[in-house]
Amino acid sequence: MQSRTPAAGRPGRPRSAAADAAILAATRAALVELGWSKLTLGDVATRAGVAKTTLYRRWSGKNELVVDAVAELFDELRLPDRGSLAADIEGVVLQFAAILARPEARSGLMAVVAESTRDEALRERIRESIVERQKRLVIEGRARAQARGELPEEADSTDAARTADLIFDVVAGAVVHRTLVSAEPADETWVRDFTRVLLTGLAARG
Amino acid sequence: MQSRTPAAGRPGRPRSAAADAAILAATRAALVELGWSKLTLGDVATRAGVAKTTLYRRWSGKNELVVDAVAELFDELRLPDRGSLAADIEGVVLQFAAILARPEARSGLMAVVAESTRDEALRERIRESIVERQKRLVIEGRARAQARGELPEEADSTDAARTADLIFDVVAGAVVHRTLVSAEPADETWVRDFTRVLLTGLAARG
Amino acid sequence: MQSRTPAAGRPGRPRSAAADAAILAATRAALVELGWSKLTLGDVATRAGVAKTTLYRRWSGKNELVVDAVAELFDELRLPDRGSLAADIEGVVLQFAAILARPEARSGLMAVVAESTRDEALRERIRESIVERQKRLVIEGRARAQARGELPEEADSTDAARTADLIFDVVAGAVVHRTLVSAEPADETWVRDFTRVLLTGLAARG
Amino acid sequence: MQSRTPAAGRPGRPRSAAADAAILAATRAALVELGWSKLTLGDVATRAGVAKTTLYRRWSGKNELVVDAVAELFDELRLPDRGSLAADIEGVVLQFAAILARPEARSGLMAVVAESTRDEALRERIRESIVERQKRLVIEGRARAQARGELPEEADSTDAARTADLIFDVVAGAVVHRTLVSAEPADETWVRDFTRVLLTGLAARG
DNA sequence: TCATAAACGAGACGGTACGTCGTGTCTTTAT
DNA sequence: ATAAAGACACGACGTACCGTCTCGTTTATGA
Repeated sequence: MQSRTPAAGRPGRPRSAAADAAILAATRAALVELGWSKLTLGDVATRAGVAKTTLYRRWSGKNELVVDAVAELFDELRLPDRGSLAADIEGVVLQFAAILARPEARSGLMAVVAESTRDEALRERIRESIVERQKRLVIEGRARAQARGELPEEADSTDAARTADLIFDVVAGAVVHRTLVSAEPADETWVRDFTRVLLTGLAARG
Repeated sequence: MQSRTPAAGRPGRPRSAAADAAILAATRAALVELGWSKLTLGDVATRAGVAKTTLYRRWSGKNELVVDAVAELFDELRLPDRGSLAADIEGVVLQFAAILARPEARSGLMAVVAESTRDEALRERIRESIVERQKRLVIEGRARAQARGELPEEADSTDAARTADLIFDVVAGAVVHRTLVSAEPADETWVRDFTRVLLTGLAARG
Repeated sequence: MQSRTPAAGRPGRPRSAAADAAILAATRAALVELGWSKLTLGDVATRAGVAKTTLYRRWSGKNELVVDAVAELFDELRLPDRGSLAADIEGVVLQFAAILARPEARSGLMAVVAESTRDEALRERIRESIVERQKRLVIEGRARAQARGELPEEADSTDAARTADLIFDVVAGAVVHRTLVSAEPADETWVRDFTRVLLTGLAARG
Repeated sequence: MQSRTPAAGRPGRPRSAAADAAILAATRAALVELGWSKLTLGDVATRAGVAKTTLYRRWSGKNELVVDAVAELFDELRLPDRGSLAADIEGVVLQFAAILARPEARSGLMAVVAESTRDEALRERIRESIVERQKRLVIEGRARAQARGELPEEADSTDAARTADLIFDVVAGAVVHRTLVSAEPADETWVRDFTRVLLTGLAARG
């Protein structure tokens, strides 16, 4: 996950592959128990059965570590095939809401976004590891809907990208705001409501 | 802004009113320069020309202080009268985006939201001081649109509230995600695009 | 013991006088148990029931702290009145040897002398706190011997000082070398032997 | 110098003989530049162009390494033949003072003596490598003086040994104290002064 | 006018975490 | 088997903030 290539035929003892996994798992466990602000790298290292230096050799700080630990959570997202575009979207949004309901995601995600407002490299890391990585769902969903004939083919690819970005901002933003700021559950009722507004609005746009 | 009533005819030296303003201003200045995570209360006190004890007598910690310092920023929001619902919304969204472009808001807002995921009292303070306080804009906007005949009167008030909440989550969420996560400007083009989708979707909903 | 004057009508909370004594006592206890090289300032602070910052506020590091802790040990030295110069000297040398037999002195003294070879300020601190402070014994002893008529009055004061320095280097050096390097006890037999050589040599010098 | 015998007809790659010398030289260089307390074994290994493991294979730690590095310095001492006992002693003492004026000796010697107060094996190593090894100078000096008729033959060999020890403690102790603690040069004037006192005292003793 | 009492500045205090460094061991590839 | 390289567990370093405390001082009220 971190940029460093894990060595080739280099001299010296190679980095432990197990340590990486243990550290990320320990980070998520600490997020659940303590939340972002009380999470300490010393504690994470202890939980992972690893020395602090080992942790610092791989990650430059708390923010980078948490981004990687949280990013893995979103890889669980799958685009379900529920037969219609609306149903597919609802399915993904519900999965997304379910992840945001987990404390390791709640605690960590907003914190690193907050930090990223003053750290360009961190913002880029978030974009790569989380945002762009999951934008695939929008792309896949549109392709499937076009195959079904629910959506027309895109004429202009620039325009298609702009629309994908808009959708992503609206969906991710609304769900995050609903669950973290308004602190209301993004349950089936709300998701159906939201999806209808979104799809109708988009349909008229084309 | 903080809960404690500042005394009435009590004996002893009264609390300095100037200190409050100085502290909040110093907090915003520190947010601009340092960001949330590097902001320290000792530094804020120094900037405000105040002892640390004075600060702690009024606020219980960093989070509460930052919520109050940031909340004041959003009180600048005004619902402009641009002649149509769409134009009014665009106006408010642009103002909102402008505030989110300011570093004292960017740094502070997401951080306290992140902290609030593990602190019920803090979440409530955010809701009161920021979210509910600005929801007035949605209410006013709808009332004005109904007066113009652009929207029908609401039959069910529960339903009206639910719609207001949905709108707020979508608008606030989308703008925040666009500016902070995607790190793209919420400029006039994007706002027009977004508003059209939102309004069309909502119209069909009624 | 440390240079800083303990405040005088200054603002702010005054430094705890008890902390100083507790820290020095804890330092000696740690020297006994652990020796100089395994002594850590964190451990000393814990033993003294004090925060590390409190310790660092008063002493700049391990060396300065140990000098002060050890210096107090030598203040116990008293010039006994045993009736003759030789007997007086034997008495002081035996006391000196007894102090050097205590582990808190053995561990600490040589270590700070070693460090002082690369730290001018530390060397000066040792001279002030230990060496010059105990040179009083030589001065007193000579005065008493002159009063008894055992030694003539000094004509040249520069010469007197040079002799005092020589005596001090020979006495302190020989006892230290005997106890720490040769690791043999400086017992009554050895002390009597040594004193006889020293006094005879000095007598012939006059 | 170190206890381990460097292999005979054993299988495998033989130990590099050059490495030993390089390590000891690097140790002395590091003592000059950094002093004992800032000297690190990693740095010594790097200076010697050797891996840390190679160093640890030969010495068990910093103290042992420094003892060996410093011990070599004292092997330069030679008993000069200046015609009289007093002149011979003065010559040796001046040489000894010259070695103690070199930073690699100053830094290292007292430090290992300090450490030896809590490490019996280290004390023994110092005695063997440095103290007993140089006591030859006292023995040789006495023999030469006896040959010249300046000193009588010793009747009791136990007594002779005791006297040699006393001389060694007084000489080594006084010079070390003069140069390291009093931080005054052991120059010709001082050495002549000191030697006269010592010899007169010893003469009367017989 | 003068005592009372709270707020104030200053800064020391006991803690906790930081990120770095040194130690001595271990694991790899190369000789 | 030894060598160079470097990762590893461990533990101390000295610093920075935290939130609390104890001072001397200031500024109001009400007796």
